[in-house]
Amino acid sequence: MDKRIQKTQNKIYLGFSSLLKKKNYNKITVEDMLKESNISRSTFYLHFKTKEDVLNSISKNIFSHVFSHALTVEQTHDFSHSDIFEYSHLITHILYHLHDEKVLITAILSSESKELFLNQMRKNVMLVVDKLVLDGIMKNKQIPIDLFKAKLCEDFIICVLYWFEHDCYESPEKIKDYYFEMNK
Amino acid sequence: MDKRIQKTQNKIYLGFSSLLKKKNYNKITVEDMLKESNISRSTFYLHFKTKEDVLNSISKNIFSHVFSHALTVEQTHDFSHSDIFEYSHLITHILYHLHDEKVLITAILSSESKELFLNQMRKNVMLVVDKLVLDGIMKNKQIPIDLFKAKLCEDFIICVLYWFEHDCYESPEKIKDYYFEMNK
DNA sequence: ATAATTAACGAACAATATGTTTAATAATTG
DNA sequence: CAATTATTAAACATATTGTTCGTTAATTAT
Repeated sequence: MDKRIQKTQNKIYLGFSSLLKKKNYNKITVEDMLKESNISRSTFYLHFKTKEDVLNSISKNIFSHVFSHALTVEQTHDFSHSDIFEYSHLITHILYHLHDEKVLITAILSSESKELFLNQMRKNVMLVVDKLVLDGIMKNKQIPIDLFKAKLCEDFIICVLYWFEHDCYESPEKIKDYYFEMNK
Repeated sequence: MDKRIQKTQNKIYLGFSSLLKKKNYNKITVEDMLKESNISRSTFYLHFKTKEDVLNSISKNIFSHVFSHALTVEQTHDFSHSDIFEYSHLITHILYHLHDEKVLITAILSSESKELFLNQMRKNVMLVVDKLVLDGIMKNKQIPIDLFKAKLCEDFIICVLYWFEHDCYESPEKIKDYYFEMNK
């Protein structure tokens, strides 16, 4: 792929990230992004349709890293995924990767753009939750399976939000413990 | 209070509600609202600052009804709030009230404006959750109290979302059961 | 009932933001 | 080196926002 494309998209990502730290998401305009990233208007629209498009792209990037790594490692270890300890490692692994992106994620979570980001997270976490339920690690209570999955997913989100709201003070292992504790 | 104010605000609320059913929240403009509600531009800005302001106002209205009723009834019954059955009634009561607003809430939940609405819900649900925890109805597990509260709150939201996504097919009592089942 | 008050109106306005189009320039690929 | 493709700046029409102002209409209070 043409180097220029990567370069421009990076400039836009970086510019947007630093804008998020100074300015409310809703107040950020395409205009702002152009200045911050030092690219021209026409170039921007060559790559993205809207501001939301940029954030979605950033979020997808983050999660594709986080989850692909996590799931790849699991794959290579060729785990059976049949006991809770393996999932425990998987969850911890994901948390470590999220922590690597602490600065960017913190900026996103402090903005109104939160939801767009969290929706991407939900999609990805749901992949893990599906496995958890399939493998019977988490016991389905007397509630519909979809509701149960949504709950398992949201519990994870809640843990992550709590973690980042407290500046990631606690260790990934501790947060993982909280997560499993919620469903004991 | 001047009748005209109530009348105008009602027109705006109603207009906004029916717009939500036809159009994406993000695509709705103040312009649209003026046409839909048959009020003039200057009048709108006399009452609200932004589109978000309108939705927030609507959400607050819904929840002030829902929760004030629910909490008032509890108050008059002079319950001690010390056992789970009373809370069970309280939760059911709230669900019934939410159901009364089914059409409007469904419209809001199907829009991107969801979060503004859910935030209002969180605030109000948190009042109940605080009591639940204080009274020791829900047992704090080995996790920080704030995290536990956030989880109790979100569990309720998840239940409501599930309920409305399924067109409120199940009874409020059933949803209430799901909620308590989640934390057994 | 009438006068005083206050809300709603509509039209016009500047200011800002969006998204597209151009022709010229610069970087990259093969 | 030639061909291709990305970036640029500037200009543009269009849409949206939020404010202002004089007029009209509804309401409240005397």
